[in-house]
Amino acid sequence: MTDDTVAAVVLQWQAVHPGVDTSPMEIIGRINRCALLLQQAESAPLRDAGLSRAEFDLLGALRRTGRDLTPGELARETFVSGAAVTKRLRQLTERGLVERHTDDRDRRMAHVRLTEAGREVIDTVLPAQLAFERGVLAGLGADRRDELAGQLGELLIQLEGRLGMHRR
Amino acid sequence: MTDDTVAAVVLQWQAVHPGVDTSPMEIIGRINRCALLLQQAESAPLRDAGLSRAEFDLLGALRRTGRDLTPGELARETFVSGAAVTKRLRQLTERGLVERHTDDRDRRMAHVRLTEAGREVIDTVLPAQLAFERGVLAGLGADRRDELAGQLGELLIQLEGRLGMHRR
DNA sequence: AGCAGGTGTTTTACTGGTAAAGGATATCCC
DNA sequence: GGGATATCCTTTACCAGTAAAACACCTGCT
Repeated sequence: MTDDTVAAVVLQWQAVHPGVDTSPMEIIGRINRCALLLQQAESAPLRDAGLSRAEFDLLGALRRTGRDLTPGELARETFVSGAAVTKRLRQLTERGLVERHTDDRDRRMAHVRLTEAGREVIDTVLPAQLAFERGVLAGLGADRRDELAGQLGELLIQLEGRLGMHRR
Repeated sequence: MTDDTVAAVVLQWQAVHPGVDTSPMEIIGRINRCALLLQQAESAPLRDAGLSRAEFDLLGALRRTGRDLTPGELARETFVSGAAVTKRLRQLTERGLVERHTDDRDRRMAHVRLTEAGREVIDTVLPAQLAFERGVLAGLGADRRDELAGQLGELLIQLEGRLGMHRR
């Protein structure tokens, strides 16, 4: 039974501050560490498509909602600031993966739409990305994965209720 | 039983690409989302101390190992690039929380040490941060938390074995 | 000794995010 | 109608990270 890095860190803290309740680290520390590792690794099939994770998320949001989205909606959908969406859109429009149309009822708004090329890209990359992720998770048994997914769902409901409100 | 945002995204994908195995998202998507929410929220007790999460991690690494560390060791310990450590150290030394001594055997190396003030800061902030995190996790029962911690540990062992190697 | 090559740290150039200010347009209400 | 106000998006200024080059120093070989 090898230990993960977070367990080692917890042991160090216990040696320095015996009796302190370090249990939150065992969840939050591990989540942060997992996210970091995944973020660094996850790029494999995306790199082939020349997409950053951020661009992938944006294209994915357009594809899965199945309709045009405004920059503001994209920001909310991908949990990022509007300014970041503006930057991403510039690159993606330059590459011809999305196009913008200004609303003629309300000319402040833009509608962002996948081009044919953009739709092809996301429809190719998504399955490849999922296959890659399946490989990363293959070390866990199927039942383990289901349990973990369920518990992360519960945690996420808590966090979104508790911390997500002021994100409008 | 309300749904978390990742469940909603999965449903959207199922509507667009029925039959695609989206199960990796239910783990990886949730981990990324949790990490993002925590990262945005976690700052509460740190902000009071005027510390960023990154600075907190660095001070924590020094405190929990109980000895001086070189910049390179700090980089490995906190999982960031050496360049990032250099920047963080500049700020922390300016604020008098750490001090540097060059090794007199090998004058390339520096040894970074917590000052008295630095040790006080981390010893004050760590319990506050843990208390804050306990509050964030309070919505889950104690048994739920233990299960989740255990399963994240298993996942992390997988990921570190699978993705962590090329991190030396 | 002296040079080739390796290691530890910092610097440089760049990327991609944010917050806050700014510009354009719509809406409300007198 | 027309000014106050709100909304949507973009721009600006900045911050923190990275990769790769640069720098400084050590070590081993001849």
